[in-house]
Amino acid sequence: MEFNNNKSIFLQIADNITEKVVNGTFPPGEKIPSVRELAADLGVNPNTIMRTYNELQAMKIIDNKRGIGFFVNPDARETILEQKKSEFFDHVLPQFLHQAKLVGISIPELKKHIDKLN
Amino acid sequence: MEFNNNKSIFLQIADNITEKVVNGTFPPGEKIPSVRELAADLGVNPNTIMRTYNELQAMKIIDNKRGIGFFVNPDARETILEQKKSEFFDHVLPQFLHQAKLVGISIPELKKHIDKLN
Amino acid sequence: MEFNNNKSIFLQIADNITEKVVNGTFPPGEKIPSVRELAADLGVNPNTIMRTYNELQAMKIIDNKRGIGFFVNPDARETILEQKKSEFFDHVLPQFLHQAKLVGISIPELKKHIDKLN
Amino acid sequence: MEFNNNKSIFLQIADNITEKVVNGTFPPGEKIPSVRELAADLGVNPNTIMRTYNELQAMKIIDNKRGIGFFVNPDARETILEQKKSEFFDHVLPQFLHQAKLVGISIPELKKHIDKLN
DNA sequence: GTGGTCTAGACCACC
DNA sequence: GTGGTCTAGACCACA
Repeated sequence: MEFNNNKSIFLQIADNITEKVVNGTFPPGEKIPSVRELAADLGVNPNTIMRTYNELQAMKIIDNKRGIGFFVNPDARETILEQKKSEFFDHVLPQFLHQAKLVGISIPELKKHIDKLN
Repeated sequence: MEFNNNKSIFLQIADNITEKVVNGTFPPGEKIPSVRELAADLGVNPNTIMRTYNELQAMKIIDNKRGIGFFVNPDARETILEQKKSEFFDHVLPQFLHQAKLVGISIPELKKHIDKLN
Repeated sequence: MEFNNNKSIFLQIADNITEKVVNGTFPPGEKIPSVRELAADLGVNPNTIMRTYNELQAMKIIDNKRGIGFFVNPDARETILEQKKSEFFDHVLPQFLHQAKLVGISIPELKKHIDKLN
Repeated sequence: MEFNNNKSIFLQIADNITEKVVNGTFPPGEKIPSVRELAADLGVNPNTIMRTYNELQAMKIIDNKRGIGFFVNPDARETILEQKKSEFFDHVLPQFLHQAKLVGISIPELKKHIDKLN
């Protein structure tokens, strides 16, 4: 895994895990790698992984079983998609239209470009 | 003006100014507020405004007349639009479609939402 | 039995057993489940049960007959009640009233709530 | 400030701050000590304070102004009291009554003890 | 073995 | 000056 300098490592790892949850690499209920294991795997300090896992736990994407490890929350996939959906409609879409307008692209033009890219 | 904690203040102010240039609030050739004035206005440290102005100057959006102030570059509007346009098509649009897809929104649905917001 | 993540599992199991002793589910002198049996029952590591039993033994709530198993101490009920009583009056009650006060609940209100829950 | 070994330091510091918010030592909108400052004050590592502040920010008790510091959220007091109230009714009170019952204290007796301590 | 906390020290962007 | 992130390394309780 390669890291981008614009975003903190622990968040990039979190994104990577949520992606794996969404695409089924980490199925609901499954154990995810231990803190130390993943740290060694990614060549990163265990504290950084710990921070990632704390974040994901706060988002109810993973759960902790004491002394055993972290597990994908059964509802993780729904939680993630719902969260992304609301973000899309609340922020991404309006801001996208704002930018299109600023740049002087009309709605019909915009639709054409969308079709072209699909 | 309210600031978003996710982006540095000097960039948010820069965005605000470029937008005013594009929509005509700051016409080409016109003097823009002095560093100290704008700082007081926004309740922000003058250094922050200075950084904004330096950034805008590097982008050839404003020019500095020593001892007098900063002025909107005659070609600022074109410069900004060109830059924003290429950014829009190169990054914003593709990434927007990627997100829509991820969230499970079909193209027809997407178009409906776009119409609804206009 | 469901476990709370705020408290160590072996203590939660110990609480569960003392409660069963007090309410008569485990009468004095009776044999309690073997370590392996209870471990399987609760889906927990046998070491964890062992630790629970050690703890209870130290509190003189259960006794070990080597090679046979663990048995409820004849005086277990009294031991537990005495211990819980002093803890209740020394710590639980005062701290409970402190919290109620902090949250802004008056004594009469508090009594009403107590009645309501009974 | 002295630390108790039963609870993590960063949470004890967080409790200390919420207490100061509730009792008015840190009024709404006021700046709280900088990370380094408080760390030096308490003889604790800055990372530990950072963690405390992250926690409090997630609870909407403090806000961050970029490059300036952390400030008490205007609604912090209400947020804290509300949170404590719901915890009291959802967990503390029921569990308190459960313990009283287990120990064999009747409701009238309980009320007497409450009166005595006030 | 697992997570959880803490320290010491470094480096960075931003105000 | 402010917060924010990361590393290296240590120690602990718990399963």
